[in-house]
Amino acid sequence: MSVEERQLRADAERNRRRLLEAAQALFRERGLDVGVAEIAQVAGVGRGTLFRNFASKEDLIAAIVIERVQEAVLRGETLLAASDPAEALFQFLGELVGRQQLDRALFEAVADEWLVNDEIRGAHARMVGVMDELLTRAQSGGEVRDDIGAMDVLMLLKGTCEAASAFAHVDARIIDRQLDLVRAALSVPASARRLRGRPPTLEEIEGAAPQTGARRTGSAAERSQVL
Amino acid sequence: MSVEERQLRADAERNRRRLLEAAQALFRERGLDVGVAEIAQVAGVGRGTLFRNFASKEDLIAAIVIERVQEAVLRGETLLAASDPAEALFQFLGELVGRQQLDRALFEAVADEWLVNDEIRGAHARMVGVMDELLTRAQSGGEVRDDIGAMDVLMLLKGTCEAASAFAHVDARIIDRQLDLVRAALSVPASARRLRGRPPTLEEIEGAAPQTGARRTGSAAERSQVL
DNA sequence: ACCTGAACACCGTTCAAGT
DNA sequence: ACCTGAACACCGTTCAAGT
Repeated sequence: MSVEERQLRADAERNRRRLLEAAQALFRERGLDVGVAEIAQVAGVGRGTLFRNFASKEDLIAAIVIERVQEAVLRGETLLAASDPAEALFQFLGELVGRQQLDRALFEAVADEWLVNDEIRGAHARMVGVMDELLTRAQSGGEVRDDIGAMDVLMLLKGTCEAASAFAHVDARIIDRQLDLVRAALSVPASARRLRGRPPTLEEIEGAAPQTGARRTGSAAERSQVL
Repeated sequence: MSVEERQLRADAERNRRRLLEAAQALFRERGLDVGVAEIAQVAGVGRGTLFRNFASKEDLIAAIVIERVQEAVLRGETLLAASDPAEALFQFLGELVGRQQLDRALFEAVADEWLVNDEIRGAHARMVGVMDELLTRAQSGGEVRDDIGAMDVLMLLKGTCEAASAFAHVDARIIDRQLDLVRAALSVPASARRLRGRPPTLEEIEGAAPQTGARRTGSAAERSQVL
């Protein structure tokens, strides 16, 4: 009886994982506008099962985001043991940009006002906590200016993520350049060094814009921004 | 006859402006999820009239965004005549953040992948063009490092906009601080100066997060972000 | 020419019926 | 307990009828 019960729960748990993985793959491919019907279909369950496991489509998205943020926290904890504290910090920041790129649609959803909950905030707080530890170590090492905090870094990194979204498919080195700029902003004035590469031109941006007329796929790779 | 024709067109034009203004006000108040039905109602026209003037809700949003960006371009052209080129540049950047805050929902919509068209790209290109002129003047003045371009600046500014969205209602000075950080990144290494204020703490962020349980209004002021 | 609102299409969510 | 898909609700968009 209790065995049957556990088996049923195992089934439910399997459905939950299937839904998470189907949603994840579909969101990466085509952005957040894939419908719940398709997610359920790819996961091989009925629509209702999706809503039994996740109260809403937002909740499904939130569950995936929390998994991703938690992975970043673990990575940060590993880097806390690295020998060069400044390198560890900037390694972490670089990887963070990479993670944001991989699941861009998801993180955009969370940045929008319509998706915030306590679990996400908790995961986010842990991530900022690890970043703050990495930052403090780097500041103790003397290479990073001591009048900044983890939130300053986080905000700067936002710009890097935007750069990555806009240009990564034109020239991936633009991300390194932007990370250099962040590093220049964070370094103690005396140690500032010149940036790698050259500034992207407006033509490169416009050229990289999605082609007009063609049916828009809604791919996360096709983005632009006004500001 | 042609007079009648012009009068009818004048009516149509008036409806168009009413729709733009109604949409603008509603979007500022409650974000982009206000329905077209309500916009049409507030504008005092039928739903169909909205779609006669704008091919879609996206087009309506785009039309407002273009007006806003064009205003920024005009402001930039005025600042090109200022006496202190570095001050003019950073004044422009600060105001740009302010504009983004005022119509945050609109610009977020454009940053999302689902709203891009040639007109917006054109307006954006003009804005980057003016920024580039301001930057070049500041670089000639010697205060701004010469290995960066307008796009670098734009990307850094993204982070400032995020900071403003997250913290402006807690402590507006955080925006000045973030602008200082941008200025530090852009200044020639020797002239870098210490930032104003202090880093925001994690507690301030969490405390500023939307209250749980309360019905979310969808207000643009209630935001958080994971990265 | 332009305006209107009923009707349609689409998609997130619910729930009665099934196992 | 859990699963399912038909039915519902909501909102962007269309279009036949009106002026």
